[in-house]
Amino acid sequence: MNRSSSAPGFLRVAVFAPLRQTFHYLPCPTPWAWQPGQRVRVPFGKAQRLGIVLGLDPVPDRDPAQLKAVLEVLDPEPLLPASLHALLHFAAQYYHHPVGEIWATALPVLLRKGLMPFPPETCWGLSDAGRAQLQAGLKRAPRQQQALAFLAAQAGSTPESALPAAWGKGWKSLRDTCAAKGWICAQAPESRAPLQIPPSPFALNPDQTGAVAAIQAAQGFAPFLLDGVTGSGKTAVYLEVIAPLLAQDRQALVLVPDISLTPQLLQRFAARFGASQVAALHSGLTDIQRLAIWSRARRGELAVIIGTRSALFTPLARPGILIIDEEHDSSLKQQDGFRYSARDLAIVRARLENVPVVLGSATPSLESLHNARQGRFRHLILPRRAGNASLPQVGLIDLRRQALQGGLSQTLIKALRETLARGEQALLFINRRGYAPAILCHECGWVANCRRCSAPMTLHQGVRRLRCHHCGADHAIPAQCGNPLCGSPQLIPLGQGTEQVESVLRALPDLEVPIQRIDRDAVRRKGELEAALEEIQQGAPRILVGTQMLAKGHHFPQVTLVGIINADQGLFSADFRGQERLLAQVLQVAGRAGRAERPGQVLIQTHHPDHPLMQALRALDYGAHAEVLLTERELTGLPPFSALALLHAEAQQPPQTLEFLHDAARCLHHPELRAQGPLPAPMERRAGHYRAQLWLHAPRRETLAQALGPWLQAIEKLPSARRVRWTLDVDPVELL
DNA sequence: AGCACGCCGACT
DNA sequence: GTCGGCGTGCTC
Repeated sequence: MNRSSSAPGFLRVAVFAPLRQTFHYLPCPTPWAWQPGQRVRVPFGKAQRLGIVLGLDPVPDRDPAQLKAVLEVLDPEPLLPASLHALLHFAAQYYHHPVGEIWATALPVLLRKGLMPFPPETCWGLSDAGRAQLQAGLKRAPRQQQALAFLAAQAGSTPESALPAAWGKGWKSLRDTCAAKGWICAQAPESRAPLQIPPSPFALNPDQTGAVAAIQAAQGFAPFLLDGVTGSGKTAVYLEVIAPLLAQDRQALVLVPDISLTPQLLQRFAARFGASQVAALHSGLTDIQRLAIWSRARRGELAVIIGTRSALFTPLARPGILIIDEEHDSSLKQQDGFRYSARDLAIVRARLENVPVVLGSATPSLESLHNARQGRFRHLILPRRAGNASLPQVGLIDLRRQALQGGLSQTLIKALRETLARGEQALLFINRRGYAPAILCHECGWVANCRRCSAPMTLHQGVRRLRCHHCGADHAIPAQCGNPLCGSPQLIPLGQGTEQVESVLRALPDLEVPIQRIDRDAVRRKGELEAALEEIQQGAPRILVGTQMLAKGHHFPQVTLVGIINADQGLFSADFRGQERLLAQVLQVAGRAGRAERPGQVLIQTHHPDHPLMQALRALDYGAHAEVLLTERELTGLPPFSALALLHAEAQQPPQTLEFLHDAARCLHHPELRAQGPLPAPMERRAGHYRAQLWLHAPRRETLAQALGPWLQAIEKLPSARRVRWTLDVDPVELL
């Protein structure tokens, strides 16, 4: 049907630009059956941009004579299924972010930038003969050798449009030669045959079996909170829930917070379902590889897709289930640009796809616990560790009036020695990298602060530098106090970081085991973390000193002692989520202890052993303290008992942010919305910019989402808005 | 976000 | 007399 000649309407396009509006274009020059979800190249101001056709409107919002025409249509069909159109539409409304940018972030980079025509196009892969030939080597034909090696490295089907760049001139004849010899084959976009999955090789315990049965019984959309202590075997539950779906040719999408734990998870899925059925979208992939996985998922050729936050937008031909592992983790919330929560959007997507969604965690977010209590989520509990592993013993070390050695108490050092003497491994957790979080003048108390941030600089002893962890500033260590009236040369480190703990341990007599530091400084390059983890798996006695990095999801069977060096940070945090975060973090680290046969021990150093949170940690009781925190939130009217959004502003001068936020507060007229502030941001100055924010409270998330729209329109017109950089964060998790 | 236009200071 | 500062406005 030639729809352009009969002028059925005007194309509504979401241009890839940070603008909260759509634009109309004439549907020339191609006669086309226009469908929402196709990419188009359009004239935009002086330049050209890509955008997405959102729909066809009979009447444009301005004089049709002023409209420009679409320059090019890039795709023969919509890129995403209708469910994802609806999801992105919802996200635009809920987060009040420009639709064009939302689409841009949802698409693989190569499609976002228009560097790749959209599949279905021919994809090439190695045949068995090609693999054999590559093994044997092609000494007389180096180009063919290189060509085969490239496809092998791409692992999977490589779109033909990637070949010119990879193979260079004459790629066509190279392709035809290799194809003629049967070394490479064009992979037909066919659906895979339903898989026959062997029964589970591991016996599940009754808790796990119950959880699997509950999830499998779900018909269509059903949200579950899988609340299982560390080591309770949540992954095994995921595997068994997915297995029968694959036999029905359906697909599973698994989101994890951090790339560092994808390899381990990928291995387990690949071992269960076959490597060719499972793909992980991790940071080590090239853009071409990502696009290949995306296309294969879209065509239904992959059974399981594992990925981080952005993988939520992977199209699935036949979705069967969505799984969000470590659902409490804040990295599921994007912290810049389009600030979405992959966990919250996953629930929306599951509803749109009409499939079950499982949120798994040992330390569920208060939001999810609340949803479970309200009956919105089905609460599945795994209270015991799987296999023979038992939960670790937890002890609190009262630091008050104790002599400390670089932050370590004698009790902890003694336990460390005993652990190593038994031939076991120990893990010390301290969530600060560097040697010390500040340096201080011993004479007058002056602290070396960052010039551009309201924060002290961190001492890095190894490289002998002072660094700001907020803006990246890097200076030599001053020789003397910066106070002009003092100038004393006596500058002393204040507090502890991983580097200091490492050096204190090295200085201990008769402690002849390797000490391995794991933080962003120690394992800077790609693969270094994996290499370190590999070595740890070997099992020889050693001490691991590390930050967050060490805590997430890793399995260290030989670690029997976990020491938390300073649990008090966050106890009296200004952030209302401080306690929830501290509780989750310490319990996640504690969960690394004794995951195999040998029992584990956790020692927590604190100056506040009587604090209820410390008592909860000692009892390893997340649930009870989470209830306490929930009650507090209810009394204070904070999320999840209300909805929160944050208007954040940054400018060169403090008055500019305040003027803007005051103006913004004045524009607010909604009866159910309450503005609080302007308040200085937790870090008042960062990278030379002054920062302040306005908090917006509403009784319900729906009210908030709905009221924010007109308010933002008013804000965008404010003259003061132009003098600041402002962002809106709906459901903020980090308060910036 | 880009990219124009536009009106005021220190320079060849 | 111009080069260029960034305030203001627009992008179908």
